[in-house]
Amino acid sequence: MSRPTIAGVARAAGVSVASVSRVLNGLPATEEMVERVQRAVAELGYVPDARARSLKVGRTFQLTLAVADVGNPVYVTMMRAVEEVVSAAGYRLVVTTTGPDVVDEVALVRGMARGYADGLLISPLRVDEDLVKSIRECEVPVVVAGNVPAKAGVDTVRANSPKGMLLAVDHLVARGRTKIAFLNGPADTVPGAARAKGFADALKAHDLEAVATAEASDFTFAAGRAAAPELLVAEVAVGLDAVICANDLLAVGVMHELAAAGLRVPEDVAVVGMDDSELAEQSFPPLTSVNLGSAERGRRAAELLLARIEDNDRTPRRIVVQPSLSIRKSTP
Amino acid sequence: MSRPTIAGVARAAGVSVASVSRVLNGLPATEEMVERVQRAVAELGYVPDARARSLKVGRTFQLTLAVADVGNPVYVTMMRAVEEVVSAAGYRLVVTTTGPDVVDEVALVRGMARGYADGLLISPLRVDEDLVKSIRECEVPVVVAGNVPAKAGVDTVRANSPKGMLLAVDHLVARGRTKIAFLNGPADTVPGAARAKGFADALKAHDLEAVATAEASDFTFAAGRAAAPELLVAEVAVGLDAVICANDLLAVGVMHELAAAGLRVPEDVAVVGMDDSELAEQSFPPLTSVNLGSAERGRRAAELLLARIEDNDRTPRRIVVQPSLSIRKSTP
DNA sequence: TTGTAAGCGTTATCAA
DNA sequence: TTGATAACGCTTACAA
Repeated sequence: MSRPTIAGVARAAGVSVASVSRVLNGLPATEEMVERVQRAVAELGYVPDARARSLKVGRTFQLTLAVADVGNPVYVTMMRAVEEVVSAAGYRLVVTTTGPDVVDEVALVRGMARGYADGLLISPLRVDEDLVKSIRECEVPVVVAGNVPAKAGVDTVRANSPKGMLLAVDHLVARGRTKIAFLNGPADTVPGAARAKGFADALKAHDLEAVATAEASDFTFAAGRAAAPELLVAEVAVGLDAVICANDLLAVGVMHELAAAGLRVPEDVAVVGMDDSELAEQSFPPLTSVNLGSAERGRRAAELLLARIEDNDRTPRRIVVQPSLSIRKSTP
Repeated sequence: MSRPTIAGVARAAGVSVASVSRVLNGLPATEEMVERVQRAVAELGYVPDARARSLKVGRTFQLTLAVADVGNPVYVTMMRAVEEVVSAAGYRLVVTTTGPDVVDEVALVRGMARGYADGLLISPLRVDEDLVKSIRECEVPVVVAGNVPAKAGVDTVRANSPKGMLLAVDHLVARGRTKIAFLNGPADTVPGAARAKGFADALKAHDLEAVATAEASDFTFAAGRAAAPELLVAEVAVGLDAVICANDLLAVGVMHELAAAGLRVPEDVAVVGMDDSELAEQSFPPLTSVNLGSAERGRRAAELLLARIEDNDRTPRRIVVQPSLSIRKSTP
């Protein structure tokens, strides 16, 4: 015996399929009709088919969140926030992972035209013409958590990393650290570019020069460790006393290398991360980290997506979330 | 202008919808037919609707992976392994999160009957009659990464935590640590119960008595920190010299509390975690951890799921993956 | 090789 | 209030 359909329920209840559908959707019906249908539904264990339903009504009540790397704790913060908003609105959230390449991101956006979900929330690491084009042409609403040109004509929620960088530098300087190095992720990524510029500006604001900068091949722990030695030469050369990292994973990687080199955090070298993810509290010493508002970005991005699903004609909004600094033990 | 359908393509190409479908699916057609259809497809930017297609063919080519907590790094290991296998087989993987409650897990399994995916991979924290029943009655193939009664009649891939516990205790004893405490997660969970028993048996095998045991309210970092003080009383009382934790997050939580109490890891107290997740390498000191084979479990579970989709009549397999120990710096 | 048409499981329109 | 029926966009017999 195969899965029961609405027709089977109708037959079992001795009513029409239309009536079954009505009862199921809470439309007016007599007491008795409701009763009969519900009994048949329960008896057969009928569950409506979401594909057929969505084919008809044009909605799936699913939303997709695409993240570049499930291993990056910043995404779990964001995911939790998004989940909360969308499930409260009666949508299922499905998460999918794209990897760091823009081509996969484009393929994902294009693929949304297949009707998998009613909306898409992406946070792309790299952005190119193709991606902008695919977003603009996408059949379903897209919201970008990150920075994408205004001509993409899409709602965005982004962080203010320059301001965040300034917070980090202010803090270090206030604690007497001025020989500051910077470990960035790939500079050809959107966050990488923003943070590089932010760092440069923040140092300039304090009339400081970078003691060293390095670029990790990825925003990962392993890449952070691999790139750290480049920074450490500055330690012997000029007495580096602080390093700011483009995210928490990189910062934790650096702290490991610092320890391996016999340097203490924060006594010898202070370390500041960015994202203020769960990892920042879990690391040892707990990591001072720039909170770029990932939870709030997730929440607001989700709200924008829901709003656009309701009304696709609203003019795109570009929200910027302000950063704050979570001071922990990795800085003096 | 709305989204183009196969009928639109057919009209534009001046052929029948059947021919368009055939060309799109690579079925035999003349050179010219292929040419005309492809031109029309490109011109209109046509993308086939996955819902309609799957309604017809009865397959979605999507697989669902449900995890209890996206913040638990053991799931990222598993997710990566699953993703690799299923995408190689031409399926999309979508991840969804259930939370720790069994009712949500049941709702998820029941909901699969709605046709969201061709198969489901779950790793439930808690298992009850309802869940077993829902799995048995599920319309789509289910594979469980974890332990579920054989009567569920489902493929399972589980870890051997007793053996893993023994590995941990063996290691500690070999390094001269015999005053061992245990921090478990909730004992009413499947992994919690297995690890409690494993720990007890492992100690017995060494003629040892537990110096202290505690139960965290969750398998999380915060719960680990909160529960740690219970263990620390044993330190002052009898000179605790090692603690085994039911997962890496708990272990990291304990290490923080140990540090707060002025105890050094591993000199004063050795710590061993379980799962050997990315967090184990990232933590400081790097955590000695029992590798319960999460990557292999993910891989094999995905393979079982694909196999069952091919042939739903095969008899359910119950695979056990053997553990190993990843020795790092948190043990002497 | 190509076209016609029936259906996949729903919902929505229209009469009754 | 209820029932018959036409879509939704696709695939696939079956005919031509």
